[in-house]
Amino acid sequence: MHSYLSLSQRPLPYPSSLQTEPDHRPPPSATQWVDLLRSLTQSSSHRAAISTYAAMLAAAPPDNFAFPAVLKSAAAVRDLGLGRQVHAHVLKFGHAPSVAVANTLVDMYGKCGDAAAARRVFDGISGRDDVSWNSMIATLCRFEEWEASLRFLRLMLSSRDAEPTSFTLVSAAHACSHVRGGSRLARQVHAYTLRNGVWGTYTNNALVTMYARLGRVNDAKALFEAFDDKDMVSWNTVISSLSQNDRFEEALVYLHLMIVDGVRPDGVTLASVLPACSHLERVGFGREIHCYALRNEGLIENSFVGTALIDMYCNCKQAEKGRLVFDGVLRRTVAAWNAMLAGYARNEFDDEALRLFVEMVSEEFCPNATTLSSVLPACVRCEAFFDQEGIHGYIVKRGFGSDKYVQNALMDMYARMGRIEISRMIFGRVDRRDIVSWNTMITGCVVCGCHDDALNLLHEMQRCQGEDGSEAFVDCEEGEERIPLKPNSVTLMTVLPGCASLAALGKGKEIHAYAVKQMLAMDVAVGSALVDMYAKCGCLRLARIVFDQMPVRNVITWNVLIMAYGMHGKGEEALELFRRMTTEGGSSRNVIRPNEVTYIAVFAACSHSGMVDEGLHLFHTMKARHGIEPRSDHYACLVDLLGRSGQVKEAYELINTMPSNVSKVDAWSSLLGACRIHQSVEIGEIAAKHLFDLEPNVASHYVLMSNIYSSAGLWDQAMEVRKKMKEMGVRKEPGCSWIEHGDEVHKFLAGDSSHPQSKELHEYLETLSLRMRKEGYVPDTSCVLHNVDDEEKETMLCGHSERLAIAFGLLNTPPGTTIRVAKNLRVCNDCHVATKIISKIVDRAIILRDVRRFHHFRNGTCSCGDYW
DNA sequence: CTAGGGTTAG
Repeated sequence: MHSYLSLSQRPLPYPSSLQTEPDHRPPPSATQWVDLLRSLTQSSSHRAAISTYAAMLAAAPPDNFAFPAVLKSAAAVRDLGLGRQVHAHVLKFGHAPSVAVANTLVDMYGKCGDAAAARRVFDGISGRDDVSWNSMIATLCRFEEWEASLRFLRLMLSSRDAEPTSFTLVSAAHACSHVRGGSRLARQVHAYTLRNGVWGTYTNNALVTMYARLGRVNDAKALFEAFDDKDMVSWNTVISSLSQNDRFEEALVYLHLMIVDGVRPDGVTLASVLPACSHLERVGFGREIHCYALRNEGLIENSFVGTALIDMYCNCKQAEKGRLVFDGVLRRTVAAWNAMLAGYARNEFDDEALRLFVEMVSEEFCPNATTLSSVLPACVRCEAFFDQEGIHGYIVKRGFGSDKYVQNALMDMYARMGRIEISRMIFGRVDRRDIVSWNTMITGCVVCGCHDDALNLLHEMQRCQGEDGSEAFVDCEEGEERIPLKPNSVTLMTVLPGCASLAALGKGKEIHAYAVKQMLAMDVAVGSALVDMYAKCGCLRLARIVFDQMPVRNVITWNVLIMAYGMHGKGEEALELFRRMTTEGGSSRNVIRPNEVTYIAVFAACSHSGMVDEGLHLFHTMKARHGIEPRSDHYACLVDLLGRSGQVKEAYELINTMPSNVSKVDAWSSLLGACRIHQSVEIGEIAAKHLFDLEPNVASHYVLMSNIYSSAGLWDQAMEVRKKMKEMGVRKEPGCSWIEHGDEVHKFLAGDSSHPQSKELHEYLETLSLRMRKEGYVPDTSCVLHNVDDEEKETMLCGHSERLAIAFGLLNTPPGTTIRVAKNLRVCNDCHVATKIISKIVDRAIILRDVRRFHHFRNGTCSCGDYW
């Protein structure tokens, strides 16, 4: 008795598939039975083959010729029960031990998901041949046991049972693209095929895929090009290699070459090339592929094609089209559901996403890690859904807690909830952090306003280059193993807003240099972020230089620059850019259509420069010219524009004309700010009344109203508002200013004395104060809330965070250096006057950025000309 | 009797 024929299970019940009615035509002889069976298996009529086997079983005992065929069919339909039955028959009826039968058993068990059984049968084979080894090695690959598969490959070589064949090489190529040190093994495998002439389309295609998986796209391409017998699979291989390595343009080029070569794309081709259309947002091209799929037999029924189409439409902002495809998909797979869910979530159709998720679960589709990481962002944004920790529990319970995608989604979720500590904890547990793990964590910090943490992470990320598994597979030169993890364009786009926010010009310049060196500066998104960073660090000139040098610009790029000019008080220039954008669109000669944000930028620019008429004109024409319906933030800008220019009453009237479906909160808030500037107590009271009602928890409303009262000398009312604020348990955000010095950003809170130089700073401000008075400075104490004596008020003003930051800059930089300070709130009137005088006394340019705009102080004047 | 190419996510 040969051990491979032993079956470790007790006799199994007859599987249902063997109970089918036998064919009634009389099949006379045993050989005819076998012929019929084999022909059915060969023509992929597996169900029929299985019925035939059942019928045959009733007529005569099966033999070694019948087993391979029925086992192949069992494997094809993944029927493990049937496979085990046949194994039992092999034991019962098999005459002489046949290696071929055993090999087929190994293969069947592998395909039916019982790796242990496959291994048991393999171990029992005496006189193993090449097919035995190949089947076992392929089985291990199927179970993603890459190391084990390579171990068996070595065993095969040393056993001298058989020489590796092209089959062996295919598995070897597969395995070595998934292990550490794969590049070296890959070269060995490649060399082996050349040396031993183990060649053919199968091997070659496998090698192309192997190189692509290792990120060595150029090697993959070269191998493809050098191969003479390209068939459809070869073309599909190279196209998917490019697509999967983010070389989308090239993937489209190769599709074209394939067609020129006379090879007709099949479902696999489409499924490989559609992601390229999706990422490049080439919806026109994607639609052509959709038509091709509809016109050609069988393509649209392919679930891979359907899924890729759903994704393509959704990624091109056409979620409704995606839904139409989804609804037409005949056999919905989990991937199709996921694509639709992710598509909704990406377009922020959160309700639809959640509804679809519920539908998916109720139709008994089992959500996987992809599903959950797609739904999570929708849950976070969706107000109806607030039990986020509950979701986390659900995820852990279902065993998806260690999936990288899920972990990223969770990190993002907690960051958006303000629970950055939890994001950090999850980040700490991520197994092999890749670039996206890092990017997600960095984004989380930026979302939470922890900008310095984001920059620190950027450093940390580069420090752990080459460490353990935190390496990325990238295309590298011959002889190189792998290039370590390094920031990509997403990292830069994430971290640049952090620099912008911190006004960390030095760090921003460093990142700019890195971007240029890594060829990432050409990227529209990176370029736009650089323009924004320079503008927000006060360097409008550099922002403009970067803008002018960008090869491609989009709406966002233009919006950023218009916003930049507006913030720097250059309204005329901003409007000129707006005109240029809509008429010539820069170097591409394509006119760029303004969007909602463009108009926000334009109105803000008008507001900071007092260009009321221009702003009003653009407001009244935006619908007709560009089809943009004014939103609540547009109204808020307009109210700000009118109010700031002193037309408080007109601003109030504008609010009254707003359509009822547009939220008025922001508009009231703008109006209240205008009342603060122009001391309109009555209208201020109206605005405040609405705001206290609509947003009782926002501190700035109370503070503004209180300040309006105190500057009008209405101390009692001011105290009243303050009391009300206290009762509501609302706390004012503390004033905070910061300044970059060397590698650090120094922060100062109002009245704060925790800075190491605090004592020096206060002393310096005092001596400065004496000189300021000689220049005619009179403290304006109206913005000080407390009803205290004047001397104390003045001390409090000196404790304003921007003064501390400016003093720090003056004390720590050489004469003549420009001081750049940023602040989280608006600059108060007194600080504005004071800074002007300081700039004159110390003869320094001081650039002060507040929440809204820049103030360039020089020689006793401000760029805003007191219009602020 | 064993083999190559595909969809979804951050």
